[in-house]
Amino acid sequence: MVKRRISLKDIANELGVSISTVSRGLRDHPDISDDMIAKIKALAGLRHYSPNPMAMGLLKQRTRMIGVIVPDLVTHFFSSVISGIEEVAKEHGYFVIISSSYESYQKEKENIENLMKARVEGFIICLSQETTDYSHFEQIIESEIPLVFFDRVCLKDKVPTVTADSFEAARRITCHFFENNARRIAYISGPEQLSISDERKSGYLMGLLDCGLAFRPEYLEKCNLSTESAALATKRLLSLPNPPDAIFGINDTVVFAAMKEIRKFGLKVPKDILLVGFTDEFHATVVEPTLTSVMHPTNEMGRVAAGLFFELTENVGLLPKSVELKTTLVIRESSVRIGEMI
Amino acid sequence: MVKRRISLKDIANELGVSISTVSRGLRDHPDISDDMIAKIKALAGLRHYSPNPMAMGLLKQRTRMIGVIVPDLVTHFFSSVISGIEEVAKEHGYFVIISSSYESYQKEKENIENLMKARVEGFIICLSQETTDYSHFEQIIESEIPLVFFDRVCLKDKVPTVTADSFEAARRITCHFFENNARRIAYISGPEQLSISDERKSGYLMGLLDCGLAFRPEYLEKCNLSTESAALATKRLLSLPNPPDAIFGINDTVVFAAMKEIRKFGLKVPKDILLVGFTDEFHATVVEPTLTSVMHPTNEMGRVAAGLFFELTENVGLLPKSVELKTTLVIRESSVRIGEMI
DNA sequence: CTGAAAGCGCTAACAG
DNA sequence: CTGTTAGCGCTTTCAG
Repeated sequence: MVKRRISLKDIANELGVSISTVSRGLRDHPDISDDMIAKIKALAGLRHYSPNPMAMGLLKQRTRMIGVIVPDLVTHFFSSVISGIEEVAKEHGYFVIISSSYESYQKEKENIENLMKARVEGFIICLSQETTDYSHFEQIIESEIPLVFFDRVCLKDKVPTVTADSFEAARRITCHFFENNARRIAYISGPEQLSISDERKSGYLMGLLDCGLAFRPEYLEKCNLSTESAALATKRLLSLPNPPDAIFGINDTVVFAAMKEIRKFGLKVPKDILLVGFTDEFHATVVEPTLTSVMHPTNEMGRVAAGLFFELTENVGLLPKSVELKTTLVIRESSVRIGEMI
Repeated sequence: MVKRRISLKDIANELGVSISTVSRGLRDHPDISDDMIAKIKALAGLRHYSPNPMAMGLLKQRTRMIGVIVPDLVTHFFSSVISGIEEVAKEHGYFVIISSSYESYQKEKENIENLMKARVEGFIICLSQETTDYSHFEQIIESEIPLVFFDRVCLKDKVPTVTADSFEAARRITCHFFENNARRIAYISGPEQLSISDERKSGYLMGLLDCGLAFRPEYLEKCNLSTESAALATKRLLSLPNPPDAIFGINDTVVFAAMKEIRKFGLKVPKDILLVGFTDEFHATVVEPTLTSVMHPTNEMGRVAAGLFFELTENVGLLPKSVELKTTLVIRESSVRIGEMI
């Protein structure tokens, strides 16, 4: 068992003064004499006193804990956002409790309940791909508990959000394809309830428009973000009578899966098909050919989310603020056609 | 601000009974009459009562929190281990607080201090690559706070550990190379203070011995686990007068970096050089050629670590137990030489 | 069967 | 300048 840690009482007894004197002394209360303060601090240091956070929490009704819920932990994107959140949380003396929804609505709901029971002071959440019902979020809001969404968002009129400029990024990709002489541009999207799915689709459509290309519904594929489902989507695209000559996906994982599938079809990137990813994982530079991808400021996204969170805790009833972060299209081998053609 | 949650007192007042009656009723105390219990539970459910963990914590001196410290968050290996830890923790009604040491000894020490102040009930830790001084761990042990190490370990006589069978895996890789007609086998290791570095090196040496190959010091390279440092190590290997015809690295990240470097040298894997990774990330199947790698039971490693942790909390002063998990060599394209040669 | 009181560690009035 | 008291939410004797 854990040894009982040193308490104010221990110090007070040893010094022959009262608990409140020690409490005050430790916090430089003006009422306490300088040498008393010195004596108290010396002993506290010696005994490695540190205040019991549960006693403080009980008193102040604050846990200094933020609940973070992400669809999964093992994706670079999410771990990197979490790093950003933790950095800012630490600066504010907060701890972060991370839960994974495993892309499940049910788990997301359970996680929220558990974290509420643990009395986290608020939430930073990225929606699971299954989530279409928002009542569990409404409940957080009604309880007046701070809540911030990042990347995949909803209820934007009530909840501050941090997102990437998905629309613009998708538009840019589409145009980039066009400039590299692709004319049959396909997009593998995610579940339609996801905000990012939708925005990237709109950007794709806008890009087609900008380039004077017609939208062909058969080039708009969908998957559930799993490797298998992405592979199937790719297979459907490649099996079309007139298959695409350029594909981009809602994220890098999807595109890596597409890459494998393209290879299985005996096609070459970028010779036969151009390919662009989304979220720019480290591995984009490792695959052959290296993958053009939309670089997300992931750490920044976490930092901003945490920033919004603390704004919320400090200013009750603040109007929800939406921050959109700029992304960069990092052009590598997979999307550049050398020997031109039309 | 967060609304005050419902407390026992609220329920007691509303029911016109005392707090202790409610407390007992909620826990089916035999002294309380059945209809009182029913009434109490009904109201508690209606009001969404849940006990205040800080009050409980203060009373019982338990936080139900485990501090987990990993060298970084964004590596698939660590996120996956963490997932395993969280699963088991949740089963026991515990939360996990994750901190990253960013491979820094200083940060590791600070994290421990902060988590001790937060009164975590114990620690599950993977050492930073810088750590050579173990006094901060000794302090945990002296405070009689449960501690478990995983993957990179130390103080094995005092602390339970979970590791992979690094020695055997490295030996197997070396032999696998030999069977594929490699004779100049190189190993890119990590910092020597890391237990895994050392064990993999020993396995490598044993493998050479098994295959009747002489150890050549110039084929034993070292890096600090960063991409840059791994690239440099590879460059040194490839620049040798008699460069290796097979390389394996302490982890996949290192090997991915090596792969890029090999490509820069205009060499082909596996034609010119065989390559094998360690820890089998998802991306091993995405790179071209696909990467042979040692598959670690990462989730399992987390689960076992958490299991050991709870054994420790439940049995004071248990003898430290070491669990070694089996790995599997997953053979893919990067290590198989088709057209044989000698 | 139920209530009152003490105490976990701490702060903040309120008294001296 | 310092001590006493009450109370944060809960469990646990000890008394009825």
